[in-house]
Amino acid sequence: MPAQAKSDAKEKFLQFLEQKNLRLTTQRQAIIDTVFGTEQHFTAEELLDWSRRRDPTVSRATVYRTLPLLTESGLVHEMDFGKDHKVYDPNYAEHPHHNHLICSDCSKIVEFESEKIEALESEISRKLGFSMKSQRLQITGGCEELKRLGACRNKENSPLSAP
Amino acid sequence: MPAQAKSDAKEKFLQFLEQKNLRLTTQRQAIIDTVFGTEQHFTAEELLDWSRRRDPTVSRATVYRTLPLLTESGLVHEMDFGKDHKVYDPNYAEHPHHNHLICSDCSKIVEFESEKIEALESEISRKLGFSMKSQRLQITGGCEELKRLGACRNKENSPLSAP
DNA sequence: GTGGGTGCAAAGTGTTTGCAAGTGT
DNA sequence: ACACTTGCAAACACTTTGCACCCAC
Repeated sequence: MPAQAKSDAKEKFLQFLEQKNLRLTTQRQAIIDTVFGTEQHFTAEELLDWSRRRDPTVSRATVYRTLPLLTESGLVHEMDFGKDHKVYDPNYAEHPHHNHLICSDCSKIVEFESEKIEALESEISRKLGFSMKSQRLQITGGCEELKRLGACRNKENSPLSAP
Repeated sequence: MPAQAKSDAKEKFLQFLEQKNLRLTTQRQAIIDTVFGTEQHFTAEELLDWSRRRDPTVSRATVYRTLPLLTESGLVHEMDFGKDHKVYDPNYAEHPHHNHLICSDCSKIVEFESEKIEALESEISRKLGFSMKSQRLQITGGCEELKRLGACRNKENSPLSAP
């Protein structure tokens, strides 16, 4: 749990804001502190909930207006698992090439990196005439708990443990 | 262009319908003929357009009600490229493990398969306690045309060439 | 002081669904 | 005939946006 890396990320985002002449409002403070204070993946709605605990005046609109800034800065990664909502990943700055394993039962997400896979991806891209810019790899499967118990406990995957 | 495989897929889908006691209406005919008559990826809206050329009575609701049947049958693959709409891939039956290369400029999609990558995916899943069920790999990059000309011609990627 | 920022609620967008009428088997 | 199907339009879920007021710099 590299707390240092997290505060670095926050620092970088503050610089990003400054460089774009954007202001650090109290609402953005709350949102930023929330984002860079967790390692969990989150949805827009969850970010709203959590941010409101720090500052109840944060509105849904502001969350939705801040999210693009976060992704644009390159510090947060937007993901789409085919569900109805997007999921955001605050660990992007530290591991910009990571992939995801998702449990088909409880939606648990595990991150991993693989240089071997990345090398193959790059090679294949080249062969097909593409210059690779980015990649997304998601593997769906049964997690260890599902195999062992036949079902996952926190099936409804509600990240109530707010940061 | 394995026309044989395509009509096989259509045949399989008809069996799928029968086995589930679902009827072959004229609207479904038009939709099915469209889906199994192209190798292009398509959106729900495009499928509606194309199907209506075969049978103008096809409604949006019917397309949206048929799409889940197609994916459930395993013959069509639903994909989510993070855009606002889902994309459907009718080549799934023939190449169930294929991945996608997408041009960041013109959205051109190229399919590819790699046993090596798949083996690595399976190995990593196992190491992390998962039993792999499925995977999605999307690589984004610049296509050959973009590199050569600096821009892609059919940038707006409108598949007007209806099947 | 002023230009960016905010909350609210209305508008958008892609997809789903209730209902009454229609149709394949 | 009887279920399954359909078209229509209203409903949905998530996200975006217009507007008038507000506040960080």
